[in-house]
Amino acid sequence: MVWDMTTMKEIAQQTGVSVSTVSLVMNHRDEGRVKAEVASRVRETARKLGYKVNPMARSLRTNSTRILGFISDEVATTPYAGGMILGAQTAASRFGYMLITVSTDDGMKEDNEIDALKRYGTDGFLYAKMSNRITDVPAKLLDYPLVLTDATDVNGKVPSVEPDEFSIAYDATTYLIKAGCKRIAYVGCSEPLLAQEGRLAGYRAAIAEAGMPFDDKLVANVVNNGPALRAVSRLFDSEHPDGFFCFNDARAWYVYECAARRGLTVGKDISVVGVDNHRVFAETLEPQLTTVELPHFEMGYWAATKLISMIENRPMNDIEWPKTTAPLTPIDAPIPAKIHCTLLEKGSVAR
Amino acid sequence: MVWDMTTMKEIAQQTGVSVSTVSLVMNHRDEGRVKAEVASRVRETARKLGYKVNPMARSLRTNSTRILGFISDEVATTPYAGGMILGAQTAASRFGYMLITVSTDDGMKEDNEIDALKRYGTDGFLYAKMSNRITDVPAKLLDYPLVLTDATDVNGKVPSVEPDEFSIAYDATTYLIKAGCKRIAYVGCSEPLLAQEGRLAGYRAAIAEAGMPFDDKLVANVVNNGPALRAVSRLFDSEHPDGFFCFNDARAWYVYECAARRGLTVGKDISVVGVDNHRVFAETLEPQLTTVELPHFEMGYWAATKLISMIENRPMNDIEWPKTTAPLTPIDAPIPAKIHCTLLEKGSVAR
DNA sequence: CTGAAAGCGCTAACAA
DNA sequence: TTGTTAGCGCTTTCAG
Repeated sequence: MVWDMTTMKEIAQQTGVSVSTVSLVMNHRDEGRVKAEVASRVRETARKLGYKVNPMARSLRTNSTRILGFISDEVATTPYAGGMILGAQTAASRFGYMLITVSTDDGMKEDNEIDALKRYGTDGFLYAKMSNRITDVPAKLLDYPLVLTDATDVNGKVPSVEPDEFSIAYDATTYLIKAGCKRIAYVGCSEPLLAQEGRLAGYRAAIAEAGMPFDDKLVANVVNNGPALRAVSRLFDSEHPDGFFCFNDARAWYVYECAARRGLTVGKDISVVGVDNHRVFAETLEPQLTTVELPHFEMGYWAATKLISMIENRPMNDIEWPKTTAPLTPIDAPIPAKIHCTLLEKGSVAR
Repeated sequence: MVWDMTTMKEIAQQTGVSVSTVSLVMNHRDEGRVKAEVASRVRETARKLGYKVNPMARSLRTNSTRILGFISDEVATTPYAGGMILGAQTAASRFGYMLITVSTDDGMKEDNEIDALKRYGTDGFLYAKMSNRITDVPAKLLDYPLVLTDATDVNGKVPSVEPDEFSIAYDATTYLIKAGCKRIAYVGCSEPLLAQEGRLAGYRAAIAEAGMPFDDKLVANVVNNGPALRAVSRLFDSEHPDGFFCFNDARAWYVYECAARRGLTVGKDISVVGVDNHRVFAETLEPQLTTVELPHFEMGYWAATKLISMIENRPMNDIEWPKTTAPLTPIDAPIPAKIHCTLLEKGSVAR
């Protein structure tokens, strides 16, 4: 600590009271225990001296540091982590907490990092994945307050915050229908992600609700690279869709590539709604692509808020929803849907 | 703290020595002060009991927490922060430090966050930008050990770690030349970024070294969206380049789009080397695009290492370079160049 | 070589 | 209503 902080002792001396009195006042536990006049004198000197509590010293007594541990994989390999971290940090900061972020992508051994975090007195953990997966939570975490973020506990015990995948696709598809599309393709992901299930269901529901037939020839679940591009090419040539729901940026790119090769213009000849962070498209395109943004910020925010409510053992009722992060770029209005984010309270955890 | 850690007291009791002796041993300050036999007995019980020092308690005495503060903007809006955070965390963890990450993009007031970090006893700061800019460092940071990451101090006083932009473009261009390209375009950025200067210089140097004339009609500095796309279109039609150096993913996308519209295939009819994280292209394309990856991980790693060396006041000589994060996807070999990263030691800082 | 004692800044039980 | 005391886990003189 380079900077010298003023201590309670100093306040006590300046005010002519004891340290315990100062402690009571600074912790707002003075109601009916310290004379109001004394209390306000204490507060005044504290203000004058710019007193800030020393969390380290406090934690030595209270076993509570107001530090949250944020554990995630892939922070370096996906662009999503940032939003989640920012959301979590925003909530943390709002309640006077700090976030220690550790990621386990590299050589970092997860258990070691967890141990280190525990040594630093972390009050609870956020365990994040970069896309919703059934997750086997590390045992080392289970005896702490814990919230999963964009992940689902394999045992359904640990509370989690997840995106509402169904609504994402439902809203996007409805948007395409309202735009007048008649043959709407679903360009999805053939890996077994939770998002894939939910979104395909949302797509089907929207189609059905509009009285349109479901045609599985319009569904192309692909992985990547050449095979994906060829699958989307076939979709273009045999089905001639006029609307595309795309699982993410990468899938949307196949559609763009195929359209360009056929002299079709997105936003004129075909319509595309893509899910995701739309970073590349936001920078490259005229606003032709309608995007549903995944609520990473919100998930982080809510997960942290939930975690704090567990740590402090108090309800979250009065906590308002944060304003959503603004889209990077103006988007072809109207935006397909409000961004949903489901907060699942599946149970609580041993303390 | 939920978990009960074993304390020095317990070790002392079990071993039948005093706490001070244990402290001496656990801190490797026992040389010539504690009998070797006793020391090893202490170490043995410590091992048996799984002793880990309590950093909070220690910091109360030592004023050193082994916590590093990582401050950056835009963690949520760029995909780069993750790599830098991971690099910094990897280095930190290697030396027994922890990273507290705060980002200042949202409503977070930077000075408040810095104060909070200081209260938590942060030993020093990493101040990061998401692309190298001349940076006016917050005054609140100047009395602490401090390293800039992907940023340059406006006063040239604060040490910084930056990417070697010149070499990036030099290597990429040389790669295109060796591949047989005769008319190599530079698709750059018209915003005044440090990267732009350095890379254009690297491009020119490579061109010159190959005895090729520099033709500024081959240089297209663009911003984004429609105007950018049209500028690249003009470049295609009037200059017919056969090789492209692209400032980043977004610029590379314009080249792809234009190529597709003209029936040209990247990797066959034209060659492209793009700088950046190539996340989208890695997932979407066959390996046609050669990529120079920006050393975000390395910058984070080195900046943290440098910072620790400042905090502990010891040289960095014996510290080896980390293995670079693996590319997401196999890349058209040979990779254009090793990734350079310059470590600038511009001076030291008041403690 | 080793241990007793003091104290880092704070909180909490208890006396006064 | 307030102060005294003890102690969180650790480091650091200072005696022995």
